[in-house]
Amino acid sequence: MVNVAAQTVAPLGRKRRGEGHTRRDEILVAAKSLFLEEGYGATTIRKIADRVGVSAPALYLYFKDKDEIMLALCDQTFGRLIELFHSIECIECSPRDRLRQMGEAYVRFGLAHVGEYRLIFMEEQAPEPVRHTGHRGDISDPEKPGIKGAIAFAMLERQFIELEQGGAKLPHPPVTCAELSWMACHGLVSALINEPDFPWSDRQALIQGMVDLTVRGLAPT
Amino acid sequence: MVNVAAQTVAPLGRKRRGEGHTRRDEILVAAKSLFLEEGYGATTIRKIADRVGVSAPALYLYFKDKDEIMLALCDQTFGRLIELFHSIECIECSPRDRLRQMGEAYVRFGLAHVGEYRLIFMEEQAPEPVRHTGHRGDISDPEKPGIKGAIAFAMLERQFIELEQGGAKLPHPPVTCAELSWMACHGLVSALINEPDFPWSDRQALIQGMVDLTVRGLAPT
DNA sequence: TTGATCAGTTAACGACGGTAAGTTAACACT
DNA sequence: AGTGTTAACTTACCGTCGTTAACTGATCAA
Repeated sequence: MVNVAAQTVAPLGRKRRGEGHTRRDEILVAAKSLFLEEGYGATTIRKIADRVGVSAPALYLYFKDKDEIMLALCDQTFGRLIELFHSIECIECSPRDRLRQMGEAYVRFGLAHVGEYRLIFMEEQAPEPVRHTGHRGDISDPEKPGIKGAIAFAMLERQFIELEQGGAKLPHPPVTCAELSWMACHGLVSALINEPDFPWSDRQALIQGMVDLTVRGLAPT
Repeated sequence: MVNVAAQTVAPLGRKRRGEGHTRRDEILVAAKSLFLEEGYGATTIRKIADRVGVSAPALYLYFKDKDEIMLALCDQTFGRLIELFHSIECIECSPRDRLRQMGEAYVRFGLAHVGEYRLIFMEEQAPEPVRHTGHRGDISDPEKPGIKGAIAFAMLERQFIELEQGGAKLPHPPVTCAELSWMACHGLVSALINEPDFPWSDRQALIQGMVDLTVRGLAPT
């Protein structure tokens, strides 16, 4: 005997009318877990569909193509990074300390979400969230797909702006400082991700070293 | 009338006996040009074969699989980077100046060889040259496929060692300094490659800024 | 009860990396 | 000159990929 309640609760079987959006979420969960297990390239539409328990074409009822699935995952991840940055922005301390905390948070975030990080920042053919806007300042609609990356970057840049307004003498314009610090931390994260078996120096030392490098070099006292 | 000489000179048509290796080179040339034009993912065995003027399976006479073609291109490219580094090592100047030149050379090299750079450093599924050795020091056979990356890294590290031997006070062990400087420059290159349409600051300023950042921060006077 | 429509399905397309088996051209040797 | 060997290459095919077209069945308002 099957559980009758399964028709309304379990993710198996056909959705009731008007509940298709819950299938969409199931697809995202399945796609994300496959990423973390097998990486981007090995995650196929058919595997995602299998895990959800539907046929492959069913995914196209909820997403235009494979990239749109990825883009939705990117936005989820960026959303969490934005929350993280926001919590740091709210801390009562100097912009320099906030910068330090943001740098460390960024690196640890990347290393804690390898699948998503690779998806967003390291994949040639992946949808590239920031690029979609065409110009950096277009963050008017925070829910527009692909916009959250630009928002996170702007939060980093703001720290340099505040530093400059506080009288600090930056070696470059704030936006350039933000780019350089982001790039340096990104280099650390992507290297550790791409070559996990390489005998790197102590990971903690590398993180501290990179944050020190950028803060001392870009936000001098 | 066809030119009779074409039978022995032109790359078209079947190779003479014993001249198959020239076909191998033609395949590498075609594969490389397709990379630069279309990127890694879009370069297929069939496209390479078309450009060479043979059928797709013919490539498997010279390479075990697609990855082996890529690995051969990696080594070609690393070979040129090693030459570049070697020429800098021979310059009569301070280790700090050599470090600066190596950093700038590395970035410009990456930006000038986008296809190969992505292939070597930014592809999940690509053969990863450094990883093959298992440990950093195994550079005993410079012609072993996949070893050249480790050699180039060792050349960078050597500058920090010389600096320390010259009495400089490094913020980390030389190997850690080498890793951090490489990672920072890699972050710059990979960001510019992955987001070519993003409105970055002036490229020249970013390069100089990143090299300054690493040299001042990791090789202090 | 009907009919519209949502939520799926099956079947198929063209392209992919790769393999098996057959064919043709070039050379060594008698 | 003729012949056998084999390097060099082709055709045909396999299973899988992302994606589309066309169809089916469940659900719910009227």
